Amino acid sequence: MNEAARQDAVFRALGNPARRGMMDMLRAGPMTTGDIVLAHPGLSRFAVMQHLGVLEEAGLVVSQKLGRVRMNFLNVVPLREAVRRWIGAYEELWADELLDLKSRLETGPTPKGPARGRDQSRTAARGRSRGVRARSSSRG
Amino acid sequence: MNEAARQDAVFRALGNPARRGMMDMLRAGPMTTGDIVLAHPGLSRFAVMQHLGVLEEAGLVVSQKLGRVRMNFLNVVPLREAVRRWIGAYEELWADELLDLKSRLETGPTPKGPARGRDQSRTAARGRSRGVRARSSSRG
DNA sequence: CATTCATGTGACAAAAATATCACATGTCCC
DNA sequence: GGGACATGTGATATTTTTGTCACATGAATG
Repeated sequence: MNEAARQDAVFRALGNPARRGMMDMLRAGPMTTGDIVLAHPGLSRFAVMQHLGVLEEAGLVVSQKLGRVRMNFLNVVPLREAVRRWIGAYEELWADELLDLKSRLETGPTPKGPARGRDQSRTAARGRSRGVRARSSSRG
Repeated sequence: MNEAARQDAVFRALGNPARRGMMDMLRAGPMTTGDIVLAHPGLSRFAVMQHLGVLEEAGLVVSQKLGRVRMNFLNVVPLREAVRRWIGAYEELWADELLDLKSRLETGPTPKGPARGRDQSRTAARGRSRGVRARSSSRG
């Protein structure tokens, strides 16, 4: 599995709340599949196993058969890689952007002629805003 | 939307590669919906709009109707919050664990009696391993 | 003003994800 | 050795997600 596919698998795996919950549990220490099943009374054991399979396919969980039980270990490396290679790309944005963003928030976006080209759009990037209820204004 | 629901929405939104790609594009600057549609020749405009809807529902994108176009802005705040509240919980794990992990990797896990209880399992947590092909050993 | 452009929406279709189960294998323990 | 225990697997069902489209509204432009 190459890096792009691995990263895709990681993000897909993280997209399900039950799987995130299992990773949370495994963060505290390895667990047998049966223990994880017991900890999820809302899911059948088959569903749990399937979710663990997804996590394992993504490399986020490593398992080892020990007698008749299977022990599941959390593997934080792919998670770290995914965070670093993708989410980390946004870190330079929010380091100083949020400070700048706060001041721009009050003035609102500058919508003059934004459709005239990409360069102009980049100027309008200063209007990137968290609090502006943009959609409500379009419906108002 | 409360924090848990927001976080769930963020991770679900990130689970689709097309949506991650759109966020990547918006990182460089705001784009009209039409521009995003053109940048995704493999998707219909309806699909693009639907994906943007998911991103907007998760708070990762903020849009503003400007005349007959809609301008989409990246909003990094929910992403940062999700990373910090969830993924950040793993940072203390991989800071020193990886150094420790490297030395443990050669000795392999210590599978003696891991099913006897959670305390024992915590001991076996030392065997948490990235490189061990645990599944292949169970089939061998 | 008429036409073009850009997007919106509800309905529907297809694909993917999630969940369940009958039957099965292998290990543990009394 | 037999029964209990733990998990595995292929098949199937259900739900959710992703994708498409006919029809529509509103803004821009010549």
